Amino acid sequence: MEEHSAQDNTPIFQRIKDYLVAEIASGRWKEGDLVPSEQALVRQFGVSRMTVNRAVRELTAEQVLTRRQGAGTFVAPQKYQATLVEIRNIADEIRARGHAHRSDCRLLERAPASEALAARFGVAPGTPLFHSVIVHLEDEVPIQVEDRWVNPACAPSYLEQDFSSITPNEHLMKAAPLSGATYRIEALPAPAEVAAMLGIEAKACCLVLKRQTMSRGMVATVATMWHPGHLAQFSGSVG
Amino acid sequence: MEEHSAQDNTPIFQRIKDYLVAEIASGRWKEGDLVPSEQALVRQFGVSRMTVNRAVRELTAEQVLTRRQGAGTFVAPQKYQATLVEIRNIADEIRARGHAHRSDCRLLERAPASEALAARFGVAPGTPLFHSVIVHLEDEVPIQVEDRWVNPACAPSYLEQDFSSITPNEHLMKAAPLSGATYRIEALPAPAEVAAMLGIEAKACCLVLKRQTMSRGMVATVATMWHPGHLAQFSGSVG
DNA sequence: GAGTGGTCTAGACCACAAT
DNA sequence: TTGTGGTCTAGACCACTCC
Repeated sequence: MEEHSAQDNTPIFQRIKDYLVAEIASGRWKEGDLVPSEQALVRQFGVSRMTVNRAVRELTAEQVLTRRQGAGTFVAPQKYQATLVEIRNIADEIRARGHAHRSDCRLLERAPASEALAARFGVAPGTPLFHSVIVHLEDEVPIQVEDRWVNPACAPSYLEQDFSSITPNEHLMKAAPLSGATYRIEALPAPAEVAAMLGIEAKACCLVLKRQTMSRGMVATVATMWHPGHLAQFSGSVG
Repeated sequence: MEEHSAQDNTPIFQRIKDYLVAEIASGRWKEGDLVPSEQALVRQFGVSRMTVNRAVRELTAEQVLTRRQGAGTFVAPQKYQATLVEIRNIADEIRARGHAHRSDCRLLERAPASEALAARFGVAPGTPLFHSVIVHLEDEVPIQVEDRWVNPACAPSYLEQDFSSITPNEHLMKAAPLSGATYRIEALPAPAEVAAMLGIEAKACCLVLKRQTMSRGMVATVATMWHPGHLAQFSGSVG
């Protein structure tokens, strides 16, 4: 039986995590340093090993520490100087800003796969695909042109949707469980048709997001989203 | 004592995780469904509760399940349709592609903070800051112009570094423990000076990453990184 | 009150690394 | 051989939710 030093009800494992993180943040323990063993922490905190183990295991999952069986626990190498920028779906983002979102569906058709698209979908050229072009408006200002190709096998009723009341994203998430996606962000001059829909000059700078999603082992959709460079931005933070 | 069904040495908690994930992936358990309780899983697998608890707790941390004390465990709502794009530091990225990275330091100076910079750093206008402009080349092709302002309090020896052998990122990570960062990605036309350094036309589309990092409660650096739109891209994946 | 999750204990056996 | 981490047990007490 243990007297958990009462009055502070943060769990013990959390207090141990806090302690370890504080030692690292303060600079007392540096990258690569050996951290006290589980046994040592058991003695230091007067708790059972399972409790210490949970604290250390979670910090390992969080990449704060690394462990080598038989060797010990170490301060993890400097956090990979990589950062994650969050990309949300356009309707959510606009609503999160407290603005009105409206979709304007400019094209919704069945069309044969070009050579390039066929390769990306893994089908024969000429295979029918679904294709939509939708302009998203924020408070009636065009903010995104979404040019999307969809694999009919993944969303057979895609052409019957009313894309003024539901976004393709929302429909696809219901129709086809998403199993993965790849993204690419580029800066490109706007082609004439896109420029017209966005109400900007042709060749104006656009922030372009290209996304390919997978479902049940197939490529479900390939989408290109064009944003006016002076309006759009992707942002994020860490820490 | 327990007979762990021998010959398969994947840990029990992992097998339970696999089982739970499989039930969800197959569609048998849908979003919001109640998942068997820990007690039920204890009986089903014939293991101790701690083992089941670890499996379920980890899946909760991974946002596959959600738990409510007293109520039960549920299949988590559809993964937020937001995605994370990874941004790595330029030198790492170039080397990861197997190419040669070289830095060309065009400017390294002490300069007074403009009104706008002073506000971002939280200092008085005119306060001296460090300023560097570096061109990063991939196999001798300019691929990034890095325009960086640094808080002297965070990296007092910044001006003495040799930025042809170390990147500002690397120096700063050693000098000032990073406690957070904010990012913004934009598409902008290249100003004349940037265009000249990148070897592209003025006003050509650029992919721009603006980053502000924090250290010890202060703004450590404000950086703007310009990439030729036709060469650069940020990419990532999920799933 | 019965059932749920949240946490913790005091042992245990094992694989692995250092010596 | 000793110490490390990796896993597991069979209990326990608590706070909470639902009925």
